[in-house]
Amino acid sequence: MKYDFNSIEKKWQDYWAKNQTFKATNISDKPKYYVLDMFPYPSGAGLHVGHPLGYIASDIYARYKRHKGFNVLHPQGYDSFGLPAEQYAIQTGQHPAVTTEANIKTYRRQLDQIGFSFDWSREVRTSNPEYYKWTQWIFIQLFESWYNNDSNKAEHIDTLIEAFTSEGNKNINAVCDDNIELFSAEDWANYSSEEQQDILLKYRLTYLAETEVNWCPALGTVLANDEIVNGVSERGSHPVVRKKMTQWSMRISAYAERLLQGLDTIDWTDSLKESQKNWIGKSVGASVSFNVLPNVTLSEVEESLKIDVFTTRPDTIFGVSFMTLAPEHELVSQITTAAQKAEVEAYIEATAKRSERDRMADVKTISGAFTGAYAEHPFSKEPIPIWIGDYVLAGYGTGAVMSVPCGDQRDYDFAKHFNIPIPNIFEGVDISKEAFASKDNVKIANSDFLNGMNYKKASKRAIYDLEQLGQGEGKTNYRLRDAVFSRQRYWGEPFPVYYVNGMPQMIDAEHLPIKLPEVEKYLPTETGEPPLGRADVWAWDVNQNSVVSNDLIDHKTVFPLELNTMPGWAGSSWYFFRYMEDAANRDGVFASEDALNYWENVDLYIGGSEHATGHLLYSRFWVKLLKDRGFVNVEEPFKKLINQGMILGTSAFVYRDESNNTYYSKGLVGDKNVLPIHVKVQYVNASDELDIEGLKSDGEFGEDFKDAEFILEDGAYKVGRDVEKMSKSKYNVVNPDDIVADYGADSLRLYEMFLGPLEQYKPWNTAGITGVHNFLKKFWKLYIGDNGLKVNNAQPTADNLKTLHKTIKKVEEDIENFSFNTSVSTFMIAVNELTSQKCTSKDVLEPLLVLISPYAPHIAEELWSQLGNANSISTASFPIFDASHLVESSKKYPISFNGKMRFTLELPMDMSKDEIEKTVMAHEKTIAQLDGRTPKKVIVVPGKIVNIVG
RNA sequence: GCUGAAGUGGUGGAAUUGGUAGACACGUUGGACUUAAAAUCCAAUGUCCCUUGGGACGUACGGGUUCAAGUCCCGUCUUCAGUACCA
Repeated sequence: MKYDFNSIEKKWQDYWAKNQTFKATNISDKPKYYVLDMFPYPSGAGLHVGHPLGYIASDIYARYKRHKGFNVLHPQGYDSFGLPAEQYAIQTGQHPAVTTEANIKTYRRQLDQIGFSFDWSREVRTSNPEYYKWTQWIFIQLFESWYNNDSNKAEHIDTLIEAFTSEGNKNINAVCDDNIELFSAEDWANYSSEEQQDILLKYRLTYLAETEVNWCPALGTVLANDEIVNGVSERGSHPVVRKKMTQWSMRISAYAERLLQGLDTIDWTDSLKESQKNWIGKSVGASVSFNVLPNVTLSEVEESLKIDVFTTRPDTIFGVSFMTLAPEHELVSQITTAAQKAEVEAYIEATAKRSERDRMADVKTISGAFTGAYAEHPFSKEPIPIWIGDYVLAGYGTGAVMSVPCGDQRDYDFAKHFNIPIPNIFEGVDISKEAFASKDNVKIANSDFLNGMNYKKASKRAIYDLEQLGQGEGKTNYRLRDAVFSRQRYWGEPFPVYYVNGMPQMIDAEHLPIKLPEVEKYLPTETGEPPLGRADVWAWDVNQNSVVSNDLIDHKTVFPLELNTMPGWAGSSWYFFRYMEDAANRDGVFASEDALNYWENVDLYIGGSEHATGHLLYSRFWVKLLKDRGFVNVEEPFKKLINQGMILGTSAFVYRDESNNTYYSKGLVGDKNVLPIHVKVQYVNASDELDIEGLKSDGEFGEDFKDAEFILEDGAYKVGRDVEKMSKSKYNVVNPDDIVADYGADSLRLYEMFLGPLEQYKPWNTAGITGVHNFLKKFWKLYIGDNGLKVNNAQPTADNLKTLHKTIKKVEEDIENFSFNTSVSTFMIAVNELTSQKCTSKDVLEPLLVLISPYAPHIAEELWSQLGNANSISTASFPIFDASHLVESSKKYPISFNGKMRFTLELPMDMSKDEIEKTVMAHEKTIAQLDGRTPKKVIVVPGKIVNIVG
C-alpha cells in the first residue's frame, strides 16, 4: 500500500471537523493552556507559504500540550477591517463586506487543508457587528474612565465628578491635559453642562481634542505614529504631513510607566522588549522654568512670561549659554523683538515648508534664528539669549530646551555655528573639539554650589535648589504620545457617539452595536468629510434609541453621529478575550467572568515582529484599563511571545542579451552585457534548470519568450538565483495549495519547520521539500508493507528502545525550546535507524506516532487507526522518557593529541580515569602518534575525551 | 549614530554545560534497477596535499584565555531588523 497523502489528509480533516476533535471546553479538570496566533487580515491574494509558518509552530505546540494532558485553547479568526478591502471598494464599488467574506472563504479553505487543530467554533471577525459591539463597548469604558495617579489606576469618571462636586480639582492627581486651571467645588457647580463636559474631556482616557496629527492625503486619513515608516505611510508609502484636526485620542501615556514595568513580568524576547522600551522612551530629569526678561517690545502683561524646559541634566544648569525653542513654540511670536521679527518669521516659514521627511533626512545642516529676547538664569540671574531652531522638536517635552553646549553635541554644534559662547563646567575636560556628553567619571566645575559634585549628587542638589526657588522640580518624561484613534475611513468600527452642541455623547451600551451605515461611494465627501458623511441614515434619535435618517436631525431629539471610524488596532486589542467564550454564550458580556477566570491570558502568542510597537503595545494598554475597571483579572495579555521569522523567496533569473532576444544560461554569461529578468519560480527545478517549454506556454508571459533563443549549457538552461522578499512582483511567490497538492500538508508542515529556526529569516526553496517528503514515505513504509500492516507484537530490542527513547527525549526538549527544525532531523534519524534495525514492534512504533503527530498529524492519525485505535491520536498521552534505555556500557573515546583528534577508542564506561590513561597510553596508535616523545600531561575526562599533551 | 539579532561546506542548517566541527536534508558525482524516463536503492561529497596508512588548513577577520574554543574574553569588519536631532 502506497502512502496516499491526498486521501489520508482529506479523510482526517473531515474526521476532525465532523467530530469537533479540537473544540475546547471551558470546564475541565485538566490544567489550561492558551496558544494563540496573531490573526490574519484576509487579503485578496490569499496565503503564500510564508504565512502559515507561525501557525504551524503554534499548532505543533498546541497538539503537543494536548498530548501532555492540557486543556488547550487554540482558536483562530480574522482581523477583517482594514484598508485594502476599502481601497478595492473605492476602485470597484464592491462593498468591502462582500470582498472580505470572499477572502475569508479562501483563507479558511487554505488553512483547513494544512490540518490545523483550531477550534473554529470560537472564530471571531472584527468586522462582525456582534464582535464590534464590544469594541464599541470598550470605547465607552475608556470614555468613562480617568487615570488617578494616587491609586495608580483608571477609575470610573463618576469618582472624578464626585471629587469635583465636593472639592473641585485641587486635590486631584490625574493624568490629563496640561492646560487645566484650578477650580473649586463652587466653580464646578456654576459651570454650564457644556463647560463641565469640556473639562471632563481633558481627563477621560479617550478624548476629543484638536491635535496635530499625521495626515496622509493619498489615503485620505490620519495615521498613528507606528503606521508611519521613514516618514511615509507604512501601507503604500505615501507622504505624510502634519495637520491640526479634531480627533479622538487614547490617553495611553497614562500607562507609560506600567507598560514599561510590565515588561519585566513577561517572557518576551529582549529585542521586542527593547523596542517597546525605546518607544515608551522614559527619561528622568527635571523641569526648569526660565523667566523671560522684559525688553522694550514687551508690554506689562508679557513681562511674566516663562519658558518651561525639560532636561535630563539638571547638574549642568550652570553650563546654559542659550535657550532654543522649536519654531512652532507658542511663545515665539510673543517674545521676538521688533528688530528680529523679520528674520524669525522668515525662518519659521522656511522650516514649515520642509516636510518631516526632509527634516529627518537632513540632520547635519544647522539652522536657527535669534529672537532678540533673553531669559534669566534661575541661579546666576544672568541673561540668556533665546533662539529658535528646528533641531528642537515641538512634540517632545515642552518644545524648548536649555542649551548646554559643553555637554550636548547638538547644542555644541549650534553654538559653534552661531558663535555662542561655550562655557566649560566640567573639571579637567577638553571641550575644544566636541561636547562631553557622558555622565560618568566627571566632576562639575564653575557651577557655584554644584562645584566638585558628580552627576548624581549635582542633579539632586540642583533640583532641590530649583524647588526652593519655585522654578523647577524633578520630572520624568516619556516619549510615548497619546494615540490618535480616529480614521477618516469607511471600513472600520463606527464610534458609538453622537454630538449635542458639538459635545460628544456616548450611546448607552444597551443599544449597541451601532452598525456601519450604507454609503453609495467609499470616498470622502466633496466637503472633505469622511465617507460616513455620505450616509443618509446616520443620525441618533435619543427617544427611540436608534439610528435614523439624517433628514430628522433637529438637534433636540435627533443628533448627528460621529463620522470617523476606529483604527485597525481597535478590534485587535482585545480579541484574545473574545475567544475565551464559547460561541454559544457570547451574547452576555464580551466574555463571561467564568471564561475569563479560567483562561486568564494567552500562554503562548506567536506572530510577526512588525507589531512590536503597535498591536502589542495597544493590547497591553487596553488590558490594563480593563483590569483597572474590574472587567478582567490579568495585567498582561500575552505571557510568552515568539516572533516567527519571515520566509523569503528564492527568485530565479534568466539573462537576456541587451541587444537581442537571446538568453544565456547562467554559466555562459561571463562578460556579456545581459539583463537579468525575473521568471516564475515554478518553471525551475531542483537543479536550477529552466523548463523552457513551460515558460513559453505560460499564460501571462509566454508571449514574451515565444521567439526567444535560449543558449544552453550541458543540455540545460541554468537560471541565476537570489533570495528576496516573497512578492508577486518578483515572481517568487509559492502557494501552499500547490505544495499540498503535490506533496501533502504533512510534508508542507515538516518542511516549513525543517527550513531552520522559527525566529530566523530564511529562504524558501521548493526543491528541498523532496527531503521531508521522502522521509514521510520511508516513515510510512516502516508501518505498511506491500502486504499491508507490518507492525506486530514482537518484543522490542535494546536498539529499538534506545532509538525510541532518545527520540522521545530530544523531541520533548526541542518542542519545549521551540526548536522545531531539529526535531524533524531527529525523526529522520529515528526512522533511518528503525528501518535498518528492521523494527516492527508495536511497543516502539506506536509511541513514535504520538511523537510525530504534532508535526505530521494526518499520517499519524492514519497509522494510529490502522494499529487498531478507535480514538483520535490527539487523545493519546505523550510517551514517557525512560533514561535506562540510553545507558551505555561503553564509549567511543576521541583520543586527541594537543587538542587534535587522531583516532577513537572504544572503552567501557565504568573504566576509571587511571585505567583509561593506562589503556590509551599503551595503545599502538598512541605510541605511533607520540613517536618516542614523552607526553607532558594527559587529560582524561571520563565519558567525554582523552587529550594527550606533549 | 544608538539598540537588537546574526556571520559555519555549492545551498538550508546542526553541534543545549568549552570536549570527535559540518548531524539531518538539498544539490552534485558515480553506480544498481529500467528499452528509456520517473520513482526507488547504494556509495562518495569542507578545501588542499598525497600511492595507500595518512597529513596540512578550516566556523567573518585580528588577538587572547585554556590540556582543549564555532562556543568564553578583547578589538575590528560585514549583513539584517528596529529607531532616529527625544534635550
